[in-house]
Amino acid sequence: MNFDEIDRRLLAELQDEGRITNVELAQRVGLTAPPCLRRVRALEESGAIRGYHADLDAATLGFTITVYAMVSLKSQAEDALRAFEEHIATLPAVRECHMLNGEIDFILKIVSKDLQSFQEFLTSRLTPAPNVASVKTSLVIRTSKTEPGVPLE
Amino acid sequence: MNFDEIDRRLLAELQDEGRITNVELAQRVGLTAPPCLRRVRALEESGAIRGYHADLDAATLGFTITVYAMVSLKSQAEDALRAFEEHIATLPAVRECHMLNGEIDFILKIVSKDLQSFQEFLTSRLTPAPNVASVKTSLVIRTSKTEPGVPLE
DNA sequence: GGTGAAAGTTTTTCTCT
DNA sequence: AGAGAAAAACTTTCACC
Repeated sequence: MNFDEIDRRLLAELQDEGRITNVELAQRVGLTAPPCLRRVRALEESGAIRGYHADLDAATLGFTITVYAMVSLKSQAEDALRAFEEHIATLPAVRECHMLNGEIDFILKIVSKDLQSFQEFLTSRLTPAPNVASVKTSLVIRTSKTEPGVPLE
Repeated sequence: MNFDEIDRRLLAELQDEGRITNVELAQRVGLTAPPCLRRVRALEESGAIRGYHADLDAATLGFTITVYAMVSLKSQAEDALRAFEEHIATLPAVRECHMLNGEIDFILKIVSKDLQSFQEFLTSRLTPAPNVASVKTSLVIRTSKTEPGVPLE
């Protein structure tokens, strides 16, 4: 997998505007449609492009609560870490799960309709997860920046 | 803005597969193409759909480091908060900036090519940001879950 | 708000350089 | 690898229910 300058620009454009047409994309990078499409397909097959997603406005859809949860486990054995991740995988409210270095083992991004349903989720789904030692939650007051993925510009 | 069951399914499909064709989308929700397209346009205009983005694989593109930074400011006055956010807005390495309740004021998601460039970024761009009292960073070891946006399923 | 058909683009394939 | 032309598919509009 070897990316040249054109590939980088294709990725930057697609990250910014995922539904751009192939002809418009080709124009922007100075190609014609066919080679442009071939490059994009190659980027998809190589795994550089994992997929495309609509970016939805959570608040408009009634999801008013975003919370970051810092979770520490009782054991950091690989089995315990995996068991926790597998439990998390079953919870739609958890949108992201990252394992961290240091004292905190995981950071989770949780999206919920309201504070009440979040608190119910916290006590009935997250705190009882396998091996959990402690969960510290911080409510997102406002988000000033959310850029997709990778700083290509 | 009033969403019915079909709108919800359209949003779920587009969140999952942002480049699905309109005819395929229409089939999946049990519509024909024209009303399906009209609904999607309405969802876009209403702001429920903010945009579409390619989901890129950071590692494949050479961005091997993801870090969460917990930032506390010296002042929580609105002016100070804004000044910090405006500084952050100029930094491409910072992909997300969320204001939190509690002792930590902001959580940032930072993406970098390697540890060295991250550390340079930290000392030259983030620690000197306006009003910063403390920055605690945690390196992401691995990510087991990243679902886009909102738990619609 | 939904349908069916028609017009205009776009995607995709093919062939050539 | 990229370009031009042609075929297939999709998007978009229109008239109608």
